[in-house]
Amino acid sequence: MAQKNKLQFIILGLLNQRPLTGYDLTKSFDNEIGEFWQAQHSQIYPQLKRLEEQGAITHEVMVSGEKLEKKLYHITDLGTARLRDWITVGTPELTATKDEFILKLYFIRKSTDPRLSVMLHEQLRLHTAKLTHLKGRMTTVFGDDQQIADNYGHYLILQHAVGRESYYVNWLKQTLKTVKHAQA
Amino acid sequence: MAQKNKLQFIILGLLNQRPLTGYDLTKSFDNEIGEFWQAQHSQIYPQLKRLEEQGAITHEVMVSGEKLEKKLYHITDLGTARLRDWITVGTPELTATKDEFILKLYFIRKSTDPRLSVMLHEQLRLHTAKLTHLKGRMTTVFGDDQQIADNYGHYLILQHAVGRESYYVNWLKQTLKTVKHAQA
DNA sequence: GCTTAACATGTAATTAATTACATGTATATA
DNA sequence: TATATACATGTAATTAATTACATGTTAAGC
Repeated sequence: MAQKNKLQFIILGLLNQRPLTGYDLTKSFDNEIGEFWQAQHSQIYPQLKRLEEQGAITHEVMVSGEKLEKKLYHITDLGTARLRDWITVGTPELTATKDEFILKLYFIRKSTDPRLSVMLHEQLRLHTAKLTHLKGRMTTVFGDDQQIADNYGHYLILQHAVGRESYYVNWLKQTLKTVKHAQA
Repeated sequence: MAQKNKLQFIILGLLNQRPLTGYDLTKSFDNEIGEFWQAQHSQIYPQLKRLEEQGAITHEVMVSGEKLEKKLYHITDLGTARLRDWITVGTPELTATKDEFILKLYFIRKSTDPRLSVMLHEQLRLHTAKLTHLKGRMTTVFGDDQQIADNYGHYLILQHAVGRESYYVNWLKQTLKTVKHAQA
């Protein structure tokens, strides 16, 4: 998708919290931010180079052990300004959700199609697992109130994600009932 | 995004209902399927060429008026088989929703951040409008029961989309209340 | 008869993103 | 001390998708 390069803002946002290496940034997509966005290191390293060329970040070289060099990136004033602008400017385009299962459903014409029940069951399994995972994240990450106070946005979107998955699971259950009735 | 080329299946799915031109296919993204997926004609025409090379579709040339040639595409047996396989094979990867607003929220640290209320209000306006639009689609497209019976999958996903937006709107309202309380 | 909007089909340039290729270091553990 | 895993950083090839470029026809309204 040729979209508006949101990765740059994620990098700026993460570096705004503390200096990180490219490797650290890559790892952060396995955890927190990874629940909401994905990126690989092959995308991150070139982006870091571009951001540094533009003056939004700088780096200092650290040496671990004998000779392993790592680059610790810092955000600059230009970078913090760009991050602030991105958050402030408004988000008037609703990102269309591209859900492959939903797309497949579009081409199912009859409520008696035997594949329908199979597909719904699979999605129910997947979304139930996802919901369990998200609830687990909620309790581990936001177990105490100080965490919520210090990362309020993160708390909100995790809570939003839990609600969204709950809705999805309930919809699947409800639809399965209706479908089974139609097929009986 | 280098993903699994879902456009080919949308084209096959639409051609499975009736023969269409590239222009017709492009237009269909302004309506029905457009609620759930997007594609431009610059993506559609090359894809049609590839599908024909692969033997999944064929075309016949129609002439409108004096000399305007249009290509009416038909699905082949290979195409219907490919479509059937895609629907049948299972959808084990949950597509991660990339919502820019959600992403921005991640970088809001404090519940007292004055931008929070502004951002939530904007999203409430957008998602309320979206919800109204979807409900309108529901009544116009699925006004009578025969439409539901003949396009059950489409009915399901539209109903799912209405529910999803309802949840989003409610979540925004609820969060706004909480945030205003925190900022007071 | 003129003009505009819709019909109709393509290609080119650019950007975003994934997968694969490529290399080397440090640390923990068996 | 060997070995596996995690740390660390890049590039190349490919695919997907958007935006822009490019051209011509038909039908409706004035």
